[in-house]
Amino acid sequence: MSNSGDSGEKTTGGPRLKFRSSPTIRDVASAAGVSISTVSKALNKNGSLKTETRERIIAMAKEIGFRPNDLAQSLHRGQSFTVGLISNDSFGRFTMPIMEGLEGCLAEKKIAVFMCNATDDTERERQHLEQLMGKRVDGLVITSRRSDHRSTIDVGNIDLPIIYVFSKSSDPDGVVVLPDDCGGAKLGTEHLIGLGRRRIAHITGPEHFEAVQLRRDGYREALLDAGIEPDDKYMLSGKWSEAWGRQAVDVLFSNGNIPPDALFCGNDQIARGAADGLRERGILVPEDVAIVGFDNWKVMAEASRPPLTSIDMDLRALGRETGRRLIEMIGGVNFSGVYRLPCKLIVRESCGQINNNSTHNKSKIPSKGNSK
Amino acid sequence: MSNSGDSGEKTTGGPRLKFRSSPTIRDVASAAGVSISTVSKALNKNGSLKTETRERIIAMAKEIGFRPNDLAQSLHRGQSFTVGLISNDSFGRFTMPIMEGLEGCLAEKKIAVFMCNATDDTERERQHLEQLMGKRVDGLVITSRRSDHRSTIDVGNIDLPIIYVFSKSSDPDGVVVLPDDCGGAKLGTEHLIGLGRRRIAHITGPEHFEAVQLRRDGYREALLDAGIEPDDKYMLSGKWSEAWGRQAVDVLFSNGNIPPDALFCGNDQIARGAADGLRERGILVPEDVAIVGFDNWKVMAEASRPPLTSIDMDLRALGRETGRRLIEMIGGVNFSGVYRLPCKLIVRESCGQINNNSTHNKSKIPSKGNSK
DNA sequence: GTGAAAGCGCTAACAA
DNA sequence: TTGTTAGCGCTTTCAC
Repeated sequence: MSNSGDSGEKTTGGPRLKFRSSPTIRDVASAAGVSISTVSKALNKNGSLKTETRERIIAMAKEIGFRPNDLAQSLHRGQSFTVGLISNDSFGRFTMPIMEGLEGCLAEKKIAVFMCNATDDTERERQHLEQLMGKRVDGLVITSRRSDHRSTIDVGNIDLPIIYVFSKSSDPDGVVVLPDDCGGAKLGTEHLIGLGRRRIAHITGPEHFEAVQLRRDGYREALLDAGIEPDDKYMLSGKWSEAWGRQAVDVLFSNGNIPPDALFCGNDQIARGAADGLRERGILVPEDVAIVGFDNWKVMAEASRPPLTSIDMDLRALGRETGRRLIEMIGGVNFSGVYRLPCKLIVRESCGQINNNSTHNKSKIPSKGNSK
Repeated sequence: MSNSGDSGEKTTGGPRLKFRSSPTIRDVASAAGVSISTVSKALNKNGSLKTETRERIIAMAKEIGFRPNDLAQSLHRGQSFTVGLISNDSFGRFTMPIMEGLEGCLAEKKIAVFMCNATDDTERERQHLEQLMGKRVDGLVITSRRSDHRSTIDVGNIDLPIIYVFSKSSDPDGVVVLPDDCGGAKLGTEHLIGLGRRRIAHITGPEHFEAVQLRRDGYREALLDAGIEPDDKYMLSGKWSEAWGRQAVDVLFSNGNIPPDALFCGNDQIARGAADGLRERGILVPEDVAIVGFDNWKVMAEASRPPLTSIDMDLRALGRETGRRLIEMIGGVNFSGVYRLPCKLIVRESCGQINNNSTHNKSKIPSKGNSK
């Protein structure tokens, strides 16, 4: 394991010499003819050393290809510079940008992310947790698509920073980072109102999703703020699918009622289905009916005819925020409560505006929600 | 950091006692009144111990909440039980199932996966690599969406197992795991032929993708095997989009030529676009024209009207295979070359068969390709 | 300026 | 059956 002395090359004598394992600080020391602690000082730029010695050592270290062993450092420091990310739903469309944001943020601080997929299997989750604890992660991030509540992670009697992102927690002391569904819905509805639409219907997903309820709240708020009375006939909830979008259009546009002049949809799939349904009825989008979707799922929104104006939850920002908070928590700061981050409006063609992405940020500062 | 003696509780005296850091083996030893090595033996079930002692120690360890520190173990063993996954394209739709398969396979062997996103930024990639090497990962997996070649990863003079998955490598000694695009295309085309279709067109993506070329090869092979002469007029390449699918249908069905009775598409987006194009021309799918897609991207294939029969690259299997091979390589086995894994046919309604998913596995054994 | 030594938490060879 | 001891690779304090 250890490259005793100056050895370490493959005995096969191939063209490229390869080490079985990395050279250690001791290898550098003996190669430079100094003590181990001197090398340490030179490399960590802390002690006082003769410039010549320092440079010689650094050069030697580089030549040997020395790379400090983080495992040993961690052991000594009591910090591993790693965190675990547990996804309860398999790595889906939503988890992805979150992971990206998180990883990007943490990478800057030299923190690496262990990726664990539990897929709603409690036993696997426990095993993963076990492993992560063994690896002495400095923090934990839990995520899952189903915004509905999940069982709280139990890490025993260890004091470990945990953040739930895009996922609720029943732990009252837990830190939860979520998109501001209500604000996002309001943003979308206000956009439609601002364009002069008055009869705005809301086609959305299954009632039991908290996101569905929150988005409906935002939709209603926007209407009320504009002095428009919400009409229950204009609120339809069904599945998160294109088929439901088409079906809902059938309902809205076939009976004797006055048809809406705009649709605010619970997600982009519904919105796209609605767009298809309208086109097939000969109703023009956006001339006759404007549409706003939710999720800003690019491949859906852009493939739609016409391309969808949509609400973006900015999941990457969610991931970054999670990373930032986690870093602080690792540093000893204590948080708790639910943090809801603002959504953005991405304008495409389904509302008649072809402005280039004017992202209306509601506010830069994440609003601290009530701690449940 | 160390819980000297029996302490370790928070001094705040909250209801739940929490350790600042995990209890160590030394804590267990002193609590059980035995030596450290005895505890080690008891916990690792190797040495010979009086049953009573063993059980007492195990009980004590559990009570204290002791969990061995993998960092320390790794340091000693020279193995970290971690691997790094570097994605050069951000974690896309394709990377996700691969990650899942990989992680699932490795988790069984108690190996954790570090997730790194480089997004085609060479500098970030280098930093990630640096970090991973510092963490002494036992292996590396490189993936990227663009199947086109990428620069070889340089880990210096360290002998570290590396596998490229869903991504080519210019390293002649490299191990590469890929889907069998050619075989998959053949499978899809054969399916259409088997249903009696003879005039099968191929609408696919940009020429410069290797996958496009391979899939075309498979398509041609299948035709030739069935005694059908491939017709250049039936091979259209454009973008990977629905719009291109619709456009291609316009080309195929508007000029004076005999229209095809089946379409084999390069991906599901193209296929879906084609299905829409046909419907809008009043051409029935599958009665008049049958369609096979590629990727089996569920949300696309299922939302299509009708739902698409499609070729599944089984990316999860790719990930698992990568994991298995990596484990072997870490164990000292040497591989090299390109491994192509079989695709599956997923039957939906776009070909007129509503069988339940009959997955035609070409072969269970991954075919060893030529090592470039 | 530089080096010796102790220790992070664990394992394994050797003693008792 | 149990305990002692010497590391794994690094940091840090304290002598020299």
